[in-house]
Amino acid sequence: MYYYKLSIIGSPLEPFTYHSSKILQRGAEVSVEFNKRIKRTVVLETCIKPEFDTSEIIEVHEEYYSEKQFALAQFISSYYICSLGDVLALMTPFSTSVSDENSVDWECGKQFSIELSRKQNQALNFLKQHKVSLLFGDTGSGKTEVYMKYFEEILAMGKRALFLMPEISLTPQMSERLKVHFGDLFVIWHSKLTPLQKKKALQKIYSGEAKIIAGARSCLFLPVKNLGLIVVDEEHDESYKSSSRPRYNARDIAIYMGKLYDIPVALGSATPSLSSYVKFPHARLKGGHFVSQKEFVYEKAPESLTPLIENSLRETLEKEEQSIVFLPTRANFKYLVCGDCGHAFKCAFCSVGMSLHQHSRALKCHYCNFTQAIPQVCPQCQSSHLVSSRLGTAEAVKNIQEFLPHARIEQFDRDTITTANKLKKALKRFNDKESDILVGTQMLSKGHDYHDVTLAVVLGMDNMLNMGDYRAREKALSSLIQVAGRSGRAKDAHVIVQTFNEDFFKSYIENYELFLEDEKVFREELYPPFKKLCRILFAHKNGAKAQEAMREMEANLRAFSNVEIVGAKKCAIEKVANKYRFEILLRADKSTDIIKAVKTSKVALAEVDMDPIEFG
DNA sequence: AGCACGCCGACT
DNA sequence: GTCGGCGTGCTC
Repeated sequence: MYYYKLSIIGSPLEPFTYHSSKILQRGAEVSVEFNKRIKRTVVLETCIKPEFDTSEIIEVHEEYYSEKQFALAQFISSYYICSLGDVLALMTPFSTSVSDENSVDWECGKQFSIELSRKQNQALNFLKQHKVSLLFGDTGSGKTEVYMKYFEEILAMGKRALFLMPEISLTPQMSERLKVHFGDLFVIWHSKLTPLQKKKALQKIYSGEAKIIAGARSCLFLPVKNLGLIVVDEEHDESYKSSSRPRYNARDIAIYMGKLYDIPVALGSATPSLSSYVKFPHARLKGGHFVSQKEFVYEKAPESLTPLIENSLRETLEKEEQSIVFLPTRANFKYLVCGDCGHAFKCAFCSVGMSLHQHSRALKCHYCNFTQAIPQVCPQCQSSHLVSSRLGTAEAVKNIQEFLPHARIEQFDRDTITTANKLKKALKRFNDKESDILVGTQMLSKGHDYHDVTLAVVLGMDNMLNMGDYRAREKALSSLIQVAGRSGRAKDAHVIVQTFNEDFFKSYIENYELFLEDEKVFREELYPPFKKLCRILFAHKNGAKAQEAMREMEANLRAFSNVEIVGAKKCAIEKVANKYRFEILLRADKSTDIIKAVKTSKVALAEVDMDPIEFG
């Protein structure tokens, strides 16, 4: 009899020991009876006969997790501090019943049509020369052609590539382009595929027909053989970070996979994250291929539809041209800003915006819980005109409609654009000139091509710039750049930016490198990539229990002098899904210190969020 | 994490 | 009487 340690797929529990008369390989998927139910499990290792009685493995499946998948799962499990079973649940195993022996290999004679400019060629060569590299290319500078040429070369070597893009289900244009170019060699994989679509895509992956696999986070865990390259487009995008356990960041996992598979990883962005910019060498692709000019107009005002904006929208409409109106991502919190000078209230300890808690009549820091009374006057200009109003998308649409009754206005956000189809249709209406004004949030700027926008209105940027988040500056500036990039593709355009922080945006809008260099200084003392953060969440329908768990873990953590407890408190969003939430925020120089401290201090209720990007 | 077990309150 | 609320403890 042989004894095996098995990880239960999807279970947070430690491995259990079962026996079998068969010799099983590590990574094999087997089913067992566990707690009177049949469970899928994965063979971890063999072991000696344990003290207790064991049950027999019921069935050995065709599915198996490759050595590399297994090694990756172990890394994720240890870095993000969760069970192996939780990681394995993300992965799609290989299968012994299908073989890619008959896969039609890439026809070497076939000519592709991608022609690169000299600059693009230089960039591609740079990417090829580095294990991990960053393609720092302005909107419209031709990053996609560089990726496509790179894919062609990978195909020519008989290898396959993963192409990660955020919100793939919402960016049909990019997929279309790759589909047209690579035909059946190209497949899409994301969580919104129907079961049938998934089955078909998986068939193509198993058979080896699929060579370029594009997708969101989960495509990293597909059973792809002969992997030669991973490209992560829009690497700065937040959607690469998973918001459920394990809370991994697909961009970081891609980089780890590069090492594990010994293949290159290319990250791309027009507005790279400071982390990637600091860690990896970059190739710079400057300038768009648009000949048109863009003029930035700054308006000092709190978030509102001002006369300037009304007039600009009206003029654009009268010229029968199109506008987009961008509202910063609907933050969960309100921030107090001086309506006259734009002064924002920052935490003295964390240098991030303090958010307004109306019911407790206080300003609070969401990192360390520093609290102060709501001030009556602005400390900078003595004005008593302190505002915290936010404009919603629907409200903005309504208000614009009131002064432009004949304009065809569309709301363009998560509330209205719920499916890929609705998105396609709304984009088509806009590009066919059946609508005049799009009003929306982040979704407006996510890689869509608007042919003829001559006015971009960016409302209340200060709400974003002053958020209680160490990445507020990065987020605000990159959002503005991304929105501005949607206008002026064919004709000259205006971008109206509503902000009291004109100097900030003015100095960096044409020079993101300069921003990154300056941002290094701001981050150095307290924040990533120079310091490591980790957030521990405690959620329970009984608030006292959640708090008790937090207190216990906090006490355990105090034993680790190299890990700073920044805060241990109620979450800013106290209750979610009927559960009360508490959190601990940790800071350290090295992630290994955090991992060690958290692993040994962990209590049952704790959920670990390593490298958090959301606080609340 | 599930899920069974078990112990109390409120209903046909 | 019992249906069902959720606290507790166990799973090779």
